[in-house]
This record gives sequence, C-alpha cells and structure tokens, in this order.
Amino acid sequence: MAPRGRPRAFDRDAALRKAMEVFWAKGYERASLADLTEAMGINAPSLYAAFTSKEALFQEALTLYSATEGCDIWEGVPAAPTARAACAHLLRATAEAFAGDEKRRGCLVVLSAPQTEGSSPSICDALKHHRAATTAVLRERLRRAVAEGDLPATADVEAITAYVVTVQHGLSIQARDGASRETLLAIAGCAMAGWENLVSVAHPPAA
Amino acid sequence: MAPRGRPRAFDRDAALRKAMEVFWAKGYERASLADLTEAMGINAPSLYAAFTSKEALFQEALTLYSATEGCDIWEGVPAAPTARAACAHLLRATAEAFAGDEKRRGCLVVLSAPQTEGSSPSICDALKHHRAATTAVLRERLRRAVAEGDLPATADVEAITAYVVTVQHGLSIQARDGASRETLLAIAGCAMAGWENLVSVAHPPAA
DNA sequence: GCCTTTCTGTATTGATCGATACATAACTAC
DNA sequence: GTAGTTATGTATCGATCAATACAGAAAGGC
Repeated sequence: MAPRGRPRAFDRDAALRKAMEVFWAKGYERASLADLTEAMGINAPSLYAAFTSKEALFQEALTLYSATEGCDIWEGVPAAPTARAACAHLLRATAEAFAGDEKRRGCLVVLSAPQTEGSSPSICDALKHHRAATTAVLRERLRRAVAEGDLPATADVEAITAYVVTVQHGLSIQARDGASRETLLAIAGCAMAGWENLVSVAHPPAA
Repeated sequence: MAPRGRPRAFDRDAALRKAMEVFWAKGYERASLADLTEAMGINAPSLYAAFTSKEALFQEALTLYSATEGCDIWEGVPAAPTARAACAHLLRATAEAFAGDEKRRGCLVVLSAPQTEGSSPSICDALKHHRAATTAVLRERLRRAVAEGDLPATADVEAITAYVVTVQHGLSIQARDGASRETLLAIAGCAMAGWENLVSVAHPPAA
C-alpha cells in the first residue's frame, strides 16, 4: 500500500509543529510564507502540496495546538471534582502554561488574530468558534455543578463562566507583556479569592 | 503669523481622529495606507507631509486615544474615594466603553499589536509602555489606600493590581467576541464580588 | 508683477506578500 | 526497460505593501 509517486522528503507532522510555533509566536497575519518555509525547512511548493494554503495550514496548526498545548488545561475542567476545583485548575494551569519560554507566551487562540475587521473571516471565525467551544466546556461543568448541588441553584453560571474565561484571556496579555510565573499565579489566585461570594450571589452587581 | 506656503486643505485633527478609528478597528499592521488615506480623505503624500510616517501617525493616534477614549476610565481611578471604588469604576467604565458600536469594541492599546515577535518594535514598546503606565496608575491608587488605612497593610497591592488589569484586558477580548453590555458588566461585577477576601489575604494562594 | 514656500494629485518606486509554472527527480506499476 | 504519478527546487507571477518623485497649484513676501 505504498504511495504511488515520489515520496515526501520531509516529516509532515514535524513541519506542521514548526508552523504552529511560528503562528504562535507571530500570529496568523504576521507569519509570512518566508517565515513558515524557513522554520519548516521546506520550499513553498512543498508547503502548498502538503497543506493546500496558508489558511489551511493555520487551521491544521490550530487543531494541533488544541490537541496538544491546550489539552491539559481543558481536559481538567470536566474532570475536576468540584466547580471550584475546575476553575482553579483552569486558571492555574493557564498561568503555568504561559510561564514557559519567550516565544510561546500567551494563547495562540487568543492572540493570533484579535482584529475582527479586515482579517481573513474564516481565520477569525475559527478562532472565535474555538474560544466559544472552550467557554462551553467550562459552562457545562458549572451547570453540572448546579445540577449536582455543588453550586447553589441561584448561582449565575453564565456570568461566572464569562468571568473566568475573561481572566484566562487576560492572562495571555499579561504573559505577552512579560509577567513572571509568580505574577501569573498570583493573578489566578486573586481571581479565585472571591469564589464563595461569587457563587452565592444570584446576579453579581456591577460594583 | 500666517504660515508661508500653500495652506493645508484638510483638518489635521479630524484626519488624525479618522486614522485613530482605523487603527482601532484594524490594528496597526492591518491598517494599510490605502485604508488610512481613504478614511482620512487625503492622498498619501499629504499624509506623509503632515504625519511623517505610518508609525508616527500611529503614535499620534495612540496619544489621541489615551487623551480622549481612555480618559474617563483612568481619570476616575486616582479620583475614586476608596480602593474598592477605584477598581469597581475602572472595570465598570471599561465594560461600558467596550459596549459601544461594532468598530470600537475593545481597547486599542490591548488589541493593536498583540504579537511581540516580528512587529515593529517601537509600536510594540509604545503599547507595552502605555499598558505599564495605566497599570501604574492603579497600583499607586492602591498603595495610597494602604497608606491611608483604606486597605490593610497586609494587602498584596502588586497582585491585586495585576489581577484587576488582567480582567480589564480580558474584557477587550470578550468585547471583540461580541459580548453584550450586560455580559461585560456582569464580568466586572464578578471580578469585584470577592473584594473583601481579595484585600484581606496577604498572598492569595494559587487556588 | 516675480520668487519662495508649502501643499496637492498622479504616477511610480522597490520590497514583500501569498501563491504557481515549469522542468526535473524519485518513486510504483507493469 | 517504459509509463504514470507525485515531490522537489528554481524562478517567477500579479497584488499589495509603505513610501516618494515630480509637476502643478495656492498661498505670502517683495
């Protein structure tokens, strides 16, 4: 069952991983074909033959990212024993992940294409969809917590979900600005400091 | 004291404001000269004669932004009667500001150039410096609160500052993802729900 | 009037963008 | 072997990028 023509001379998975790292460090738009081909160690025609287009390459890189980098963070959310543990894990794991090396600070999904206007709509939509999907994971976990009696029935699941996700997104900016591991973890700690009040208020007032 | 040569045929301030709006909606890199000149109603040579370069134009737009758009939000921080009021105002005013029209959702300072790698270093540094400056405003207000006895001496001012700023930055992402005014305000409310615990803990644990 | 100065519109610069045409190389099938 | 298929490297495509050269227009100074 060997393929018919001339065999590919490079490791497709390894090249995809390199591409992901370039997108992670530079974002979708700023990652040029020259950047990508250099990092991947191949020429443009090979890239297009294997990945169709820059956009399709990014989509694959995004899938790889969520399957590898975001995996630990988000798998722990439904698996956590309580709603509180789920949120604490999410924020702490995010802080730990963003404390890595220089090139990988912050989340690819959050930082790759922040501008709605003018960007490739499919890229923007894919990232937006991805953010919505991860948000849904947390929301479902919190809903389950309410159903199980872990959280009071009056807890505002939508608001708490949005709040925790907002802190997580904000951590990407902090990480890109060079915040230390300690700072990132302190932020996560602060965000959880008011948990008891947070879940016991039906509709948290705007102040 | 009339200027010597042919008078400028456009309103420089009005053109700068238009440029700011383009940068706000598209970010620095994605805002092309064609976009800018069209919005400003002038040709490229006029733009360069009046603003030197795209980069210098952005710097001026950034100054205008902080002098107008960010003004209400940040002026209220030192002016607030208490640390709690300062933070609550900051987050609520941010939520209100980001609930505006489609093109202006989120903060220009946060969203214009999220990628450190490869971007124009001076643009990136300017935005980073601006974020640091606004962070410093909040930090100073909290320090004053400790000095005045408004906050306990054991309060972790650095961590609280970083936390509140992180929520504020995260609101930009939420706003760009289309969060409603109610959602943005609910997030601000959630962020403040744990205030009493937040300020009474010396070093908030990571969970 | 004429000269200098500054701005305006047209047209264009070299660089870089993402994406390919083409000829050649390397493999399977027969 | 030959035919068919796919990948590779070089060289390049048209489009777009930020930035200008240039000539004409509109003002003040004299």
